[in-house]
Amino acid sequence: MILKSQVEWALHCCAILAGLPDGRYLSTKALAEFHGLPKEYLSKALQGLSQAGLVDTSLGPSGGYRLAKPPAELTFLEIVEAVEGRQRTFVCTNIRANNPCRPKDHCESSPCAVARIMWEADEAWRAKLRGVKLSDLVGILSQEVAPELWKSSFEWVLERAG
Amino acid sequence: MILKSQVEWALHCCAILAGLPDGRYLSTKALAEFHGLPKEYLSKALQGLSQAGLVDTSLGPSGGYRLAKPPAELTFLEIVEAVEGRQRTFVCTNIRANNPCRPKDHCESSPCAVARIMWEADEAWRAKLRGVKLSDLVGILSQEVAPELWKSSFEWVLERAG
DNA sequence: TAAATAAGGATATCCTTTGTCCTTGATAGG
DNA sequence: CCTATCAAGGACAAAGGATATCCTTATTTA
Ligand code: SF4
Ligand code: SF4
Repeated sequence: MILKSQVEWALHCCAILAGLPDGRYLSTKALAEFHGLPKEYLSKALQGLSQAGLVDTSLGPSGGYRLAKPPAELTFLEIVEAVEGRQRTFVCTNIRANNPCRPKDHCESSPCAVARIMWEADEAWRAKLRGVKLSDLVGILSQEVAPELWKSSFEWVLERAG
Repeated sequence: MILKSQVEWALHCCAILAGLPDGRYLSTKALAEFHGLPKEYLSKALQGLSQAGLVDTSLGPSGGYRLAKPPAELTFLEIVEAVEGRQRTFVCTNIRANNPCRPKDHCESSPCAVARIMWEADEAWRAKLRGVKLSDLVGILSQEVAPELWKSSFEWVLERAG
C-alpha cells in the first residue's frame, strides 16, 4: 500500500504556488520543468487539484494555476485527497458473510469490529494530515532550504509566472 | 491506496485462532472454508504471519496454525505489517533533486519537510493499530456476534482443530 | 490572428495484487 | 514402515491500478 507519486508532486507544486504573488499563474509546463516531471502526467494531478477546488486556473498565454485560497487555509489532507481520492484505505469485503454456520436469514446490519478498528486508524492518519496547513510547510521550508537556493528558485518561478 | 484484502483475512483468521484451545492447531483448509476464501492464496497470508513469528505451525494430519503468543500480547499492527509489509505508505522520490536552480554540488542530507510530515501521519496510523490488541477484538466480537452464531462457529472450529 | 494554455479522452506500458497449480519435505496416525 | 495430510514456497497467469504518452478541443492572451 503506497501512495501515488502524484501526491508528492501535488504537495511540492502547492508549496511553489504558495509563493506566487497575488493574481499571477504558473503553468503546468513550468511546474513540470522545475520538478523534473513528465508534463502530461503531472497535468492529471493538477486537474485533480482543480476539480477539488483547491486551485484556480486560467487559459491562454500567461495562464496556469494559482491557489484558490490562502496557504493557511489549505490542509495537507485536502491536497492528498484531491489526488489520492477519499476512499478509506481498508475496504470490507464482508467475508463474515461466508461463515458456514451463519443462518440463511442472518443479516449483520453494521460493519464488524475489524472494519471499525481499521477505519479508526485511517481516521487518525487523516486527522494528522488535516492538522497541517500548507503555510506550515512553507514556514519549515523557508527555514531549512539554503537561502541562495530559496532565492534563486523564487526568481526562476517569477520569470515564468504569467 | 488500498490495503490488501489479505489484511482482512489475516485479522479474521487470528480472531479464530485466538479461540483455539491450548496446544491445538487449525489448518489452512479449515480457515479457508470457514471464511469462504481461496485456500492457496490465503496460505500466502498465513505464511506471512508465520514468517513474522506471530503463529506456530505444525505439519502432517492434525497440523495447522496456532497463535505464538496470547491474544493480549498480539497487536493489530503486528498482524497488518506481517501481511502488508513495513514499508511506509509515503515514499520519497526526491524530486527536489531535479530543481534546475540547484547547484551541482548541492546535497540535501536529510528528508525534506514534506516527507517528514507524511511520515508523521503514517506513524499516527501505526500508533493507532499498535494500541489495539487481538484480545480487544475478541472481546468486542464476543459481545456483538449473535450468541448462537458464536457458539456454532466455535463448535465448527473445534471439530476441525487437530 | 497566432501562440499558449487547461481539460480530458484514448491508449500503451509497467507493476502490484489476486489467484491457481505444482513440488518438496515433514509429521501424525494407522 | 506407509500413507494421507500438512506448511512452505516456487512458477505462472489473470486482473486491475499506477504511470506515462499522445492527441483533440475550447478558451484566452498577446
Ligand atoms: S472484518 Fe469487518 S470487514 Fe472484514 S468481513 Fe468482518 S465485517 Fe466485513
Ligand atoms: S518532498 Fe520530501 S519526498 Fe518529495 S522530494 Fe522533497 S524531500 Fe523528497
